Amino acid sequence: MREHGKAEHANDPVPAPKIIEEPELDASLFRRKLMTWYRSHARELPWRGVNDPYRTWVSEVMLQQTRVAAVIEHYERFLQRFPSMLALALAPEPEVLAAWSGLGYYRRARMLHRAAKFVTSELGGVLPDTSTALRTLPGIGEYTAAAIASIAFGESIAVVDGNVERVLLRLTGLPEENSATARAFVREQAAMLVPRRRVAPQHNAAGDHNQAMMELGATICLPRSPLCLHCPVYSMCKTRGEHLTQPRVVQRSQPAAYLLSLRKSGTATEVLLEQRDAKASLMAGMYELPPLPQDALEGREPILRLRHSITNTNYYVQVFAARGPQDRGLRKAVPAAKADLHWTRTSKLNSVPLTGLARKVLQRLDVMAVQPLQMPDESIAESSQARF
DNA sequence: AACCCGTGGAA
DNA sequence: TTTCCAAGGGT
Repeated sequence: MREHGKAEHANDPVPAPKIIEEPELDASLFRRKLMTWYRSHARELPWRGVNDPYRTWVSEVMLQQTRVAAVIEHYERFLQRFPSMLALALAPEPEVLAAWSGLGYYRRARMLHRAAKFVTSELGGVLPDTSTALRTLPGIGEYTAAAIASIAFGESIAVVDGNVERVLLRLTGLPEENSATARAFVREQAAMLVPRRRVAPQHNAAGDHNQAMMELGATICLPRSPLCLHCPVYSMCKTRGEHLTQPRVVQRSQPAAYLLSLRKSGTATEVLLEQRDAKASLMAGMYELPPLPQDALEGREPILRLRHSITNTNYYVQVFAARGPQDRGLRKAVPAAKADLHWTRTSKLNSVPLTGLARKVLQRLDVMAVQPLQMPDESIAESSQARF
């Protein structure tokens, strides 16, 4: 079970799950209320109403543990770069990672790529159309299989993500609990609510219902301060927005420092990057600015400070510039092996698998242009030449 | 089953 | 400043 909830309840004892003796949810009434609300309140999202299962798949993988706003920033650009299953399958992995840069959980991109290659070579390039078959592909777990099967293919199967779980726990009054039985209960409730079959061939009831459940959790039944007065199923809800939650992991803070070193190569500008170890657990093989030890920083002023969070750690990052050939001090302080350091043309940074932090720093310092989304009519987007 | 994997907006 | 946690999956 994902962790989310209310701090004020974090230390309360979690009572044992009680057997539900109360009358069950009226599934039919619930569905009607939910869908009436959804039809007038659904957000317009780039992956809504698409007919291409490949696109649905990409959106669902991007959305795993990732906010809608973050996905919106990458979805269209990723699909412009890899418009089809085949295009993705034929691409080199670093290109895929480069397009994924900033989204995090880079294993998702690697698995998506691997699955695309498998579907292309073994399944004739056709994505399986059942949740059971989808489930066997790398990067497609229980949630994603059900999401693609219901949304893209109309299969009657319920999704259970963090939103659906929270909605159902509040609706039924079951406390958040990290146990197989609690999870099974939630899955049961979700399955009970999903429409059994298509009303009409064109109308995807299960897919719409699943998206409506998630939409309700994402926009009304919020983790903190739920908007119960706007909830379409308020009258059917046991808790009206309160439910016990599990304690959270404590956050940590840590300083970090990186080197920005630029040089000219003819008319081009190059930036010094370091490739992370291929066996690193975190962002293996990706590129970042060379990290600097804290003791190399005395008496120097950073050209940029920012916060960067990774899992449970807030990094307070400082970036230091090596200005010109005379400043060898900082360069000498880089502990990396020479083999891991690479002078990279700033004009090519968009196809380098940068870590999210490296990308953020390089863009903020105008070393790397923020690539504009190419519009259908536009002949050629402005070149991404850096200003240095 | 418990743990690991990224990120950043919002409060 | 620190905390919270998002359309999870793999091991």
